[in-house]
Amino acid sequence: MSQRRRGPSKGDLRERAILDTARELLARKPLAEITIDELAAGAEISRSSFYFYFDSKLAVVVALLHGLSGELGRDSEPWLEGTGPDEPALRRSLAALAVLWRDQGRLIAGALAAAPGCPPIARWRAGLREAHVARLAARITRDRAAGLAPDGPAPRVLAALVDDLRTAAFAAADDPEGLVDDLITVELRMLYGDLPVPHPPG
Amino acid sequence: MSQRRRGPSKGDLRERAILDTARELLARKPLAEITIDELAAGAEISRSSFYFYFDSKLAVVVALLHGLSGELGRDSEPWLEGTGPDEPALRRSLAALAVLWRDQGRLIAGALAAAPGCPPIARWRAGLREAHVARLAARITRDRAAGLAPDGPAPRVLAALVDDLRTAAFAAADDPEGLVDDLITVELRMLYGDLPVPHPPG
DNA sequence: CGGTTACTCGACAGTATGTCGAAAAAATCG
DNA sequence: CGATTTTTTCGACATACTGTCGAGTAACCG
Repeated sequence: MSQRRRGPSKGDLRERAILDTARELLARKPLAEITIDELAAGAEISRSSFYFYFDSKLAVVVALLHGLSGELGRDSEPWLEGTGPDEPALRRSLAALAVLWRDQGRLIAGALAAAPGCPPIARWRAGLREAHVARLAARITRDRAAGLAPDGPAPRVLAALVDDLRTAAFAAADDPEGLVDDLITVELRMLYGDLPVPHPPG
Repeated sequence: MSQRRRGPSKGDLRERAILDTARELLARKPLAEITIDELAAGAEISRSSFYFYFDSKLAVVVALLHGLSGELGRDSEPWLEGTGPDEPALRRSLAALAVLWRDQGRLIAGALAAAPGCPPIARWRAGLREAHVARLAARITRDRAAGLAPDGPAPRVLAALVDDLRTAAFAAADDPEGLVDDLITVELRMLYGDLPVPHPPG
């Protein structure tokens, strides 16, 4: 456990500075190439002082991820709670996700890479995934019952595949936002089969 | 560069022993948790002797991957060179891939995780991906020209999404072979839209 | 057998991580 | 203000892993 307790004070600024430095560095290089020295230097404290605020480099990552959890789910409500091939809702959901990947891609990618071997990160990832999969699976069940979607893989499995596809596609893309249109098409096909393609002509 | 030159001899056994040890360890734990000490111990040489055979831990991984490259592409010819929703061909392709992931999942996953930050591995991954994407994209173009597949994302983009999905799905699955049927359904939908589902009833 | 090549290892140097306890700085209180 | 307690800082240390070097031994080949 970190030794830090409570109360708003100078140390809070340092903690912030460390987090900010981490975000900054992550924008430029992968997590594995960032050392604690650099994080400490960025916050203008000595390396050993760093340990007063965080237990390890991964603890910083976990803190950053925590701040991200909220944003990651938001903007998906209308899509996940809706019914049928509601393309605009799906677009809003994917567009928001794309922005997040554009801005914090290295953080998320670094976290995913470190997940095996770092239980807290693995839990974070599992939690997010489960949240998405559960709701999407429910949506699939709903749609099938209403005759809106064709039969196919078990809802949870199909939902997991959609989740996997999103993560992999965004992680591999250098321009996440440019992928949104195509992801919409593909996800709708995965769920509903062939449908009028939302692609702009040309 | 490694200092080893040529000629079949005792050293060859050691090199093999190192590779075997690596495979063994990878079956039990992730790459990041394997040290050169362990690899050397497994081959019954001192740690410094290890460096006579390989330049680093990742060099061992690269060697293992090299042996894998052949298998990874094979069994996909009929599917990739074919036309239209040829489900049996796709099944053979995916089934072979699933076996590979079952047996060497940790190796592949470890390699993918290490890819950013290890150019040789990144090149290996990029090469495999490109090989698959190029051929699948050509197939998509063919099918669309023949009126067998609906329009949609650019062939290369769609092909890349299929590739991403496979990798992510197999990487996340604890039973890759159990995923084959569902992947078939989903990939066919991605490419062709809704079609008779190859799922066994029940 | 002598000489070249293949192989081995211990000693060393570098880098990163994480711990400890002593001290400085800041907040708190009488 | 001064005393005390809590917060914050840091240098010294211990550890783990990596990679290099040069000297030494074993294997092979004429």
